Amino acid sequence: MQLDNRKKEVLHAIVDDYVSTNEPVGSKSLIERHSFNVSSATLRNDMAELEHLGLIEKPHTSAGRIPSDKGYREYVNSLMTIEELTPREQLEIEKRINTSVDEVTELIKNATHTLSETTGFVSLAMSPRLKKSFLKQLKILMIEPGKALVVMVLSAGVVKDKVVRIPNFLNDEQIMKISGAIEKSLTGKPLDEITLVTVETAGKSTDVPEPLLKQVLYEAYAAIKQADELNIYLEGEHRMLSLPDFSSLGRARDLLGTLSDSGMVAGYVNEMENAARELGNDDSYMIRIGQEITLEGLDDCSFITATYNLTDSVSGNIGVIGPKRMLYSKVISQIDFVKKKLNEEMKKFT
Amino acid sequence: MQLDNRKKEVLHAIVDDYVSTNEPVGSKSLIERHSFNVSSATLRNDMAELEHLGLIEKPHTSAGRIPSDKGYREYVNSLMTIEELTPREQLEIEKRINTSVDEVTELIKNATHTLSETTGFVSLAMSPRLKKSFLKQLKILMIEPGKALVVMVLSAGVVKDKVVRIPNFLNDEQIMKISGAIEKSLTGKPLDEITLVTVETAGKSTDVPEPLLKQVLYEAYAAIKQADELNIYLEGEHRMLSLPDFSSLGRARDLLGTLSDSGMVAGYVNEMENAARELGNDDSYMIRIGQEITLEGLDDCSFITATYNLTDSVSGNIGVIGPKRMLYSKVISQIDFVKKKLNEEMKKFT
DNA sequence: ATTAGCACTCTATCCTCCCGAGTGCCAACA
DNA sequence: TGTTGGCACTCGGGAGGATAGAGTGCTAAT
Repeated sequence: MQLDNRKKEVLHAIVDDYVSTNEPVGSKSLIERHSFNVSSATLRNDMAELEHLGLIEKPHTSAGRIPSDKGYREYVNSLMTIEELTPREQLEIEKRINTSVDEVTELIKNATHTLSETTGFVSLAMSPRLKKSFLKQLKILMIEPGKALVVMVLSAGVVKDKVVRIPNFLNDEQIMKISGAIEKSLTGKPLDEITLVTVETAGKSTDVPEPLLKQVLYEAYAAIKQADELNIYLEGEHRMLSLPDFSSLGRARDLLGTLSDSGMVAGYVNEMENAARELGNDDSYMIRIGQEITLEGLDDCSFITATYNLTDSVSGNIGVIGPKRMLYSKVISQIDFVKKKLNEEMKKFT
Repeated sequence: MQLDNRKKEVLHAIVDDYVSTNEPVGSKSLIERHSFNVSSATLRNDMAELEHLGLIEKPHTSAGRIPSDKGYREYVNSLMTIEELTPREQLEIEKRINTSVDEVTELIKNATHTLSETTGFVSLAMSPRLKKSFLKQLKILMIEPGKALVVMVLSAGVVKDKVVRIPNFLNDEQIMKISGAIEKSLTGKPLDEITLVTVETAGKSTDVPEPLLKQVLYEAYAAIKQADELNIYLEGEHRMLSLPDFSSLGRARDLLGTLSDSGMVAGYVNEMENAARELGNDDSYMIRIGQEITLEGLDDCSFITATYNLTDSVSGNIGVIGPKRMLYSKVISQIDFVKKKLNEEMKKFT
C-alpha cells in the first residue's frame, strides 16, 4: 500500500476519531481535532483518494467517512503503535490472574475472565492442545462392578479422567493388570500417536479373557482420545449489548446466536491457528477484522488471539472478540500482557 | 380470590390472547375471538372489575388490557389446565435426552440443552445437591512429588476428583496409608456430616509425621467439600433476543447481564428450593412470575423449575427462564416431561 | 344485570419541513 | 502540481402536526 505521509496520518486520524466518537468523521472535524497544517479542502482530496483505495467509506453521501475493513487492516498492520499498559493496569491484571488455583483449567478460566473484564468485550480461550503431550501415568480404578474411572496424568501437568463402563464380571485385580499393562507400554507416548491398535497391543500381555479385555481396552482408548479434545471458554457475551456498535437488536442477536455455538467458535479458532502456522506467521498475535471473519454475524467484530504455552510443545489460544471499532493498540497489549502472565503462571504447573 | 365464572373466563381469555398476540387486548377483540354470550360493554364492566382487583392493567388509557403479575399468578394457580405433550413432542424430547452418556453431569447438560431447544427460552439446571449422599470410596493417587489426585465415589453414582498439593517428601506408601485410613472411617458418611475434625480424626491412626499428615488431611477435606459444591448450567441466553418482549435493548442487556452471573442465579434457585421446602410445598414445579423474582432485570420474566431426583435423598433443579408472557401450560408440561425422562435416565447411574 | 350509544383519550404513524454537517467540484492561487 | 476558498448539492435525522383507530368509561334504557 503506497500512501504518502499525510494520507497515512489522515487514515490514522480517521480511525482514531471514529473509534473514540463512533461517528463518521468529516474533513472539518478532522482539522479541528488534529493539527494538520492544511485546509479541510485538501483533506477532502486526500479522503477521496483514500476512499478510492477502499480504505474508508461513507455510510451515505452527506456523512463523514468511516474506516473500511481494509482501512482497519492497514491501520493495524502499518499505522498504529502498540502502547504498553500502565503499571497500574498491569497490576490490576496481575492481581486477578494470580488467584491461586490447583488446576490449569482454572487458571485459564481466570485469565479469560480477566480479559473480558479488562477489555469489556467477549473473551475466549482454548484449552491446551494436548496432542503433543505424552502420557505420564494411566490408572484404571474400579468404582463398582461395571464401572471404572480412567485417570491419566499428562506430561503437561494436566490430569484428565473419564468414567467408563466395563464388563460386570471383571474384578479389581484384573483391572489393575490391564491398567498396569497399558501404562507400562504407553507411558512416554504422545497422545496423537496412541491409536486403538497401540492400546490393544499394550493389553495383549495380560491374561484377561479376550472379549472382556477388548471392551476395557476400547474404553481406555476412548478415555485417552477424550483427553485431548479441545474445549473453549467463552465469557462476557452480554457485554456486547452495551456497545453502540450492536445497538441494533438484529446484529446483536446474530452475534450472540453465533457465539452460543461454542463448538463452532472453537473450530474457527483452530482454523485461524492452523492457517497462521502454515504461513509461518510468528507474530505474537493474530487478528481478523470484520468480513475477514468467516463466522456469521461477526461482520462488525474483530477477533484477536494470542498463543499461550503450557510447555514448549503444548499451547492454546486466548483472545478477544470485540467490535471492529476498537482501540486496537490497547486491546492487543492487554491480550499480550494476559498471555504473558498466563505463561508465567503455567510454569508452576509443569 | 373470589371471581364469578365469567370473570374467570375473561381473565383466562385475556391471558391467552395476550400471550399469543403480544398486544393489549380490548373488549371488542375479546368478543370476536371468543364466544362470550354477552356484549362488549358487559366485558368492559368485568374488565374494570378485574383491573380494580389488580389482575389486569392497561399500558395507557386508550389501550387494551394486559395481565399483571397477579393476573398471571391467578391464571397459573387456578385457571389454566396443563396439557399433555403430543406423542410427537414427547418423542422429540426423548430422542434428544437418550443420547448415551457416561456421566450424570453430561446427562444433565443434555437435558438442559433439550429444554432450551424445545421451549425456545433460557434453560437451566442445578447439579445434584450431594450433601446428603455419602462417601463410597475415597482414593488419593500420587501424581508426582508434591501433587496428588483425590478421587471420591459417592453413593449417588457420582465420581468427583480434585488435584491437590501435598508435601514433596511424602511417598506413595504414605499417601496410600492416609488414603486408606480416611476411606475406612468416612465410608458411608453423608458429605454434610464430614468436617475437618472428622477427617483429622480419621487420619490419626496412621504413623505419618504430624505436620505432613495435617496438610494432606486438610487437602482431602477441601476436596470433599468441593465435591458437594453446586454448579449451574445455563443455556440459550441468546434466545431471549429473539423475543418481542425483549426488543428493547435496555431490557435485554439487563437480563443477559444478570444471567451472566451464574453464581447469582444459582443462589436464587437455591433460595427458591429452600423456600418451597419450608412451605412443605410438594407441587412438582415452582413458578415465580415477574416481580416475584428478586433478580435484577427479570421483571418481565417467569422462572419455572422442577425438581429431579438422582436418588431418594439427592436431587437438583431443572427449569426455564422465559418471558412472563409465555404459554405456561405448554412450558410446564415440557419441563415436567424432561424432568420425568431425566429421572428415568438417572436410575441407570445409581 | 346487561346493553347500545357516545364522547373522550391516547398512541402510533405518516407527512412535511428544515437544519446542519459533509461532500464534490471548480476556479484561483503559490 | 499541490493547495485553497467558495459554493451548490445531498441526505439523514429531528421537530411539528394532522389523522386514524382502537379502546375506554359513563349514562340511560331495557
